[in-house]
Amino acid sequence: MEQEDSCIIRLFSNYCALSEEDKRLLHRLEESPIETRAGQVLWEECDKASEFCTISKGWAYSFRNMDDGSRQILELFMPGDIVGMREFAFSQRLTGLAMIDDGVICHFPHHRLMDVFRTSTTLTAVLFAIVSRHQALLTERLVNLARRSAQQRLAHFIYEIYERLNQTGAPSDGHFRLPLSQEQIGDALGLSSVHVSRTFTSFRKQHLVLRERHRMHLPNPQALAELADFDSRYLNDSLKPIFCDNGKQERQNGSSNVTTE
Amino acid sequence: MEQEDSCIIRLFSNYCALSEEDKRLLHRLEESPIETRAGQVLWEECDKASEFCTISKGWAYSFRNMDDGSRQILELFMPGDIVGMREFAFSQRLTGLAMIDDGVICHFPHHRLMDVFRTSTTLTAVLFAIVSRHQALLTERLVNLARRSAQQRLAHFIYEIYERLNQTGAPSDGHFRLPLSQEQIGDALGLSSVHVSRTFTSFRKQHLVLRERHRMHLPNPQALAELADFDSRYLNDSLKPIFCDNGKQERQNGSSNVTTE
DNA sequence: ACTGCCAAACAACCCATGTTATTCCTACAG
DNA sequence: CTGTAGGAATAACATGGGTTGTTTGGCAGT
Repeated sequence: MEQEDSCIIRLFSNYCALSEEDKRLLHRLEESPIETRAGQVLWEECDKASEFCTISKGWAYSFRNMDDGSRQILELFMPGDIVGMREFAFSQRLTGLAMIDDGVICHFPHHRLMDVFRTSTTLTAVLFAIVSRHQALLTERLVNLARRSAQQRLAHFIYEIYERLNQTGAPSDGHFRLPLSQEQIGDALGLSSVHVSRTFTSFRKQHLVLRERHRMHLPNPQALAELADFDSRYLNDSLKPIFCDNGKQERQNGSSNVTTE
Repeated sequence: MEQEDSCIIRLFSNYCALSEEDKRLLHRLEESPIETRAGQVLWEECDKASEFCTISKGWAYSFRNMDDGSRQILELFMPGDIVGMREFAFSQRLTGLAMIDDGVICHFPHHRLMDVFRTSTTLTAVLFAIVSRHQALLTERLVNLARRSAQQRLAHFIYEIYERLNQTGAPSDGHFRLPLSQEQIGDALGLSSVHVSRTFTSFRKQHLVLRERHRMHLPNPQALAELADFDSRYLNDSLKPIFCDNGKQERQNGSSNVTTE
């Protein structure tokens, strides 16, 4: 029970009770933290990929630069997220990674994951669950981009962030910080920044979203979710620790009574 | 060296040399094959999710029905693919699954995967690599939908299938079968079937794609790839068995000399 | 206080794609 | 041989969102 502040450990504990041994393994993924500055690019597409990293502090996003000069933002990462799984099977990065805020990140090499596989079935399963959930997020984003109008896309984007923040325990009565420019939001939603602005204006008139600089306020989150056709199953249903019941054979240290959810 | 015809074993062997024990484990994922008919829906959104399945024969696709009546096709599965990973952490299906062709599929429960985690680090790593590659496919599809014109989307879609088929060893001098209707293609690309038709017509005039019923012919695959801004790294770079060098501690059976690729 | 910079708002115009409807073709059942 | 149904091609029209350019307002550095 060393530094219980680790967000990775908190994240993993959501899925499953962890033994002390497991926690020690997880701590090894957070060695050598590095301070980063807002806007800093941690890696670019095509860079050599032999590491993951965990985000301890700050937000980040992954992106692809298109040859027509535009850019697609693929995922938003928040503290506790593990970044770079996509390239586990690859030798090059497929997407860039950049910091939004100042923050702190920790690198660890791919082979460190092999240690985890070898040592803890529980952690392996949780990792799988995390990747699975991550894929669910991506899928939802894909549907969002392919099938919905600009209003719905933006509503969905905002509401997803709102939900994710709520899940990590922030109180938030509809208020939160969204440290993205309209251009970045457009890059995430496949829209021009002009149209993002238009859409925000429209939301303001409808009293759905009030935005001032980076402060967001949702007077009526429910209505926003409906507009976006938001189905939160892909966010909320994911904390079922079914699989841990099967993996309890390796419980070597007694104190695994952290109730999950 | 039982039935060496198993497509799962072939798939896994692409990533890493497998011990006999590993192969035996994999075979257990292909027990109880079930014959399926073209068009058959194997599961719907919201169904209970406690199984994966592997596709032994035929093509399948996953989809989401939107409340406006439209439908988004998310992924195409071909023989050897494992389906349903997305819901490992969930209790419900997030997407439906339907067969395109007649085919054969095999179900196995989530907890069978725990056996794999417990028993074979190699297979665990390969599974991770497969999921990672799968995520790369999804990411690319996302970029495709968000940022490209209808022509580019269709070109990308066709060329991706062409490449995937080539990788599984079909000879294919630009000819292949694509058993999808224009409406299904539209559902996959976020386009109306009418516009898919328009775009095919345009491709025909440009001598880029000749389509007759379900037979496709690409007179100039290179040109198509360029139009689509196709970067094949996300398909081809994925067979680097780096991680196996670290996992060789469990090699209990001598005959692991299946050369990878 | 002055200057310069950048995010954001707004307007005018344009084009890619959606929508609807009609016709044609082929497969298939009787 | 005929009737029917689904896939595909094509045309006419509608519209959401992109593009470009201008204006505004806040903030940082001097």
